[in-house]
Amino acid sequence: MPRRTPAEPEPAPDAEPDAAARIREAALELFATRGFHGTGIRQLAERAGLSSATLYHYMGTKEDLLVALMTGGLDRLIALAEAVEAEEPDPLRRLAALVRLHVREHAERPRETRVVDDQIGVLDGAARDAVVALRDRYEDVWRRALDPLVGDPRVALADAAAAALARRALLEMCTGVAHWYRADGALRLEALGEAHAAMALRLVGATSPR
Amino acid sequence: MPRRTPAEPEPAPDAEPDAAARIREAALELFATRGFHGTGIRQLAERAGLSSATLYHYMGTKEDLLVALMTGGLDRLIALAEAVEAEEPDPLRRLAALVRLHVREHAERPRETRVVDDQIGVLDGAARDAVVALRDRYEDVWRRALDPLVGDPRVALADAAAAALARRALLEMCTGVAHWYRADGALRLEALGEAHAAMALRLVGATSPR
DNA sequence: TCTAGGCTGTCGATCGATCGATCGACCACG
DNA sequence: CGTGGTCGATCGATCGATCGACAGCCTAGA
Repeated sequence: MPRRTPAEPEPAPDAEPDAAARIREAALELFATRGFHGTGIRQLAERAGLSSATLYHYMGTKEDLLVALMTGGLDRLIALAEAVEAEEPDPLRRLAALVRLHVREHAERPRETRVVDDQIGVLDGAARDAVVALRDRYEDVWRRALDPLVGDPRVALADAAAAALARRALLEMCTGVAHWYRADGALRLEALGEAHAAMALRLVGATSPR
Repeated sequence: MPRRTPAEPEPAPDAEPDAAARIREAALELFATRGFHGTGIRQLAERAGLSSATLYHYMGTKEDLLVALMTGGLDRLIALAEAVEAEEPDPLRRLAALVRLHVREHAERPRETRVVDDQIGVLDGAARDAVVALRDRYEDVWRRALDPLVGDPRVALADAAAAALARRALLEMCTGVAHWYRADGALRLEALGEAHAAMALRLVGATSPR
């Protein structure tokens, strides 16, 4: 039986997760695979081990639950990206670090990222605006890495349009990792990130490997 | 007023499209924006200018309609890709041509490609198998362009794993065009394809522009 | 220490709305 | 007078969401 420090406020790592966490887990799994509209309240409840009525003790509407998952995922991504930005002043090296980060997150947490990337269309009004604003804030970090590279002799980005094109291409290419990467495959996670960083640098025309 | 050749069998370009075409158009628009489960039969009927009952005179089930859209889109893509393959023997030039083709199709027909790319998850059983088989057949064309490039001194693809990684990266990057490209933007379609071909060649490490 | 009262969490039952799909009737046209 | 196309009405099922009931537990006051 596991010993627990009396002063330990966090739950034991092997403890049964509480209802809120189970709901989150179920929604992540089902929204990512079946989609928001393809997932029913009762299906969600069964997966979480609760009745559909109990679900509503923890969440607002089904849409509120989706928005919470999306904002949570994007908040995490933004925090990580802004941390990279803060500690890597050189735009080219920062770009490579952002690629590694984006690839790692999409490979390790495909459900979170797929919900964010694929289910924005089901939102509208203020909820959609809020999520889109977060996504824009994340992409702004990429902009602040790519835009200063325009005219940099180390790369081949002729103008702002080329930088915008490269930004979209890189984001889509790295986001796509969530569509096909399987953790049980032969490719290790770190190698995946390095390979994508190398492809990204070549894509923007970087000559030296460094 | 446009003159029409009397022997012309195709419908006049400005004629009212028939019901089947209107259904197809409505389904394309709604499935691409709202998703399959987010689109109701009545919504579909209203968009097509019909009653929901009349819909069933033309289609089988709602799922049959989706499968028809998907197979139609994939058949077109496969035919175009195999035509490129037939007339371009050099793998590197063929890869560039495939990139141009994929980008053009995703920019010009974002609804078709988005339905194919995003809605596979709602299918299961035989229908899913059939669509996945078509998608695999399309990607096989890409495999047959990239795999022979392994070890080719013109590019930097060390082994089969690198080729597979590049294939996925390129497909995702070019597919993503359907997510953001707008025909009314400043970027012309041909320039878009050329830019992506250039990025693709750099991504695989091609040195010469030719 | 005992107990009354109020939270917290859970559920079965059920609400009105909408879902995908079907039916028989009707209409225009050949 | 049959056939292809269209529709209103309606089917049973399922949808998202709500309700009242109640069990367990914590705490305050006797």
